[in-house]
Amino acid sequence: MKKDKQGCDGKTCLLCRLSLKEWAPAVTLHRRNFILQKGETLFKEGDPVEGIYFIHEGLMKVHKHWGPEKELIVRFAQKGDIVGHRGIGGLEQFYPVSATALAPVKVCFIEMDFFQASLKINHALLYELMLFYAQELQSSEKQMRNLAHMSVKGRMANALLLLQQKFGFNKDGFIDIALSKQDLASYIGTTYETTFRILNELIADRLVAVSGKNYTILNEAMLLRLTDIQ
Amino acid sequence: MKKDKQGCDGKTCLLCRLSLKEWAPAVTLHRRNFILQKGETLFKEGDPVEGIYFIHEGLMKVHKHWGPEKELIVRFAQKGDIVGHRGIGGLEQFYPVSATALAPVKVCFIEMDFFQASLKINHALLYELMLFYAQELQSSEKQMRNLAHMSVKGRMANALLLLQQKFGFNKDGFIDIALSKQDLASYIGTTYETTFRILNELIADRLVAVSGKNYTILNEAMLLRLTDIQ
DNA sequence: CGCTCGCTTGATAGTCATCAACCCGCGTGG
DNA sequence: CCACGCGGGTTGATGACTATCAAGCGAGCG
Repeated sequence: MKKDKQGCDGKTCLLCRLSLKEWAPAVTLHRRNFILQKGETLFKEGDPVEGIYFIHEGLMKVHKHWGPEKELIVRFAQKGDIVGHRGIGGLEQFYPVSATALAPVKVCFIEMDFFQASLKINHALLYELMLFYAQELQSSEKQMRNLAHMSVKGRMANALLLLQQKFGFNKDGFIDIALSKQDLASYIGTTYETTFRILNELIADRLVAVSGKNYTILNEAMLLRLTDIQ
Repeated sequence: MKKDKQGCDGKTCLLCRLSLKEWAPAVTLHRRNFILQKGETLFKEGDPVEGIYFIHEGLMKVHKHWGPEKELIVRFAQKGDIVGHRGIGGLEQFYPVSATALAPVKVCFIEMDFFQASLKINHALLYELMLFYAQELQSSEKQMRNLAHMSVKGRMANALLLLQQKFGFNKDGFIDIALSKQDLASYIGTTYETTFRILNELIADRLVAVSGKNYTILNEAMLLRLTDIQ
């Protein structure tokens, strides 16, 4: 994790956008900018909470571990997204998740004390954060139900649709996120091998196409049907 | 759903506790108090959002459906808890979950417009709500991981421990919540029959005891070990 | 040339959902 | 009073799904 000399553009992240004018110099003081390489971790599950991060560039996964080998990717975070907000409010001061870069990342870091102080003062910021939590909670609970009741194939269909919605397309028409099969598996909540097999079925049925770490949806309607009740 | 003449005690619910003094008369105007019988539903998944509810008394389940027969209980709500807050912030104005009374319930209802207006004005209220969301999100994501990676036995052990923590004990030493096996199954995210079998295993191993709809933990340490990584 | 590593495939076993049967107590009607 | 049927609780049998293990394959590299 290196320092980023260039720093924040003042437009991307929530804190900068919603920062009070008179508060801005203080923000500048308390902010630290970092660059992460692919694979580097911003914080790990169980680490003591130090602050909150705003992503300016790149892609991260937010994941929970289960033993040394297994994990569940809870969410992907890209430009403009918040990471580390799960550290707020819990009685324990430990991150309940890890955050790892999937592509080179630029983040700005705000000490938790200062951020909390901002929240106390900046009503608009607090309101936005509350809304953000509300949305996160909705998608999290939807995902819970899917994990409980949906088959792997359904969850994979769902995952691909969500990824397309969140990341859109790159110039080749693929979903604009490069994702290893292992990470896809962790996002779906299954194993590498199962992911592989089910993905092959979807390819055989001409519902999706895959090229390396890139995915594209060929038949959205059929994929959507896979996410229906059996 | 009948009207409740008695109404709110002004101490239990978040809104009353944190209400600004000058705002209190307005709260009284916009509040409606209701009584629900066991089995009655406060709102259903997909209903248009009308407002937010605070529970004064009783017990509710908050659940997501999957087809006509299956559901996942996302959370239990009791005295002092909020229900319907998932309606905030989503772009759609529909409840993403249902809320059903498991025991006779007294709630107070606040129109969403008025509640949102309160949030805009009442900073302490907004902050508490944000913290509440943050905690909900943490437990929700933990539950996600458990659903993805933990066995039914582990999830059942976890569920019983959580219930004990949340509801404490009644005078007979049982966990102070009466829960049908079907509801327990829906909370764990499995079927009725499986719940039954696994529960019997736990009973045979002298880890828990069951009497009708009541449960008690006999060997907390062993139960805790079941929630560990395999 | 041989090695390793990641990708791919096959075989197997464990977990769990599903369906069906059974038991038993209770209410009901003969 | 008894036979009957009904429904909820319980158990058994089966099969689907999926994790796991292990082996094969091929490309890149020392």
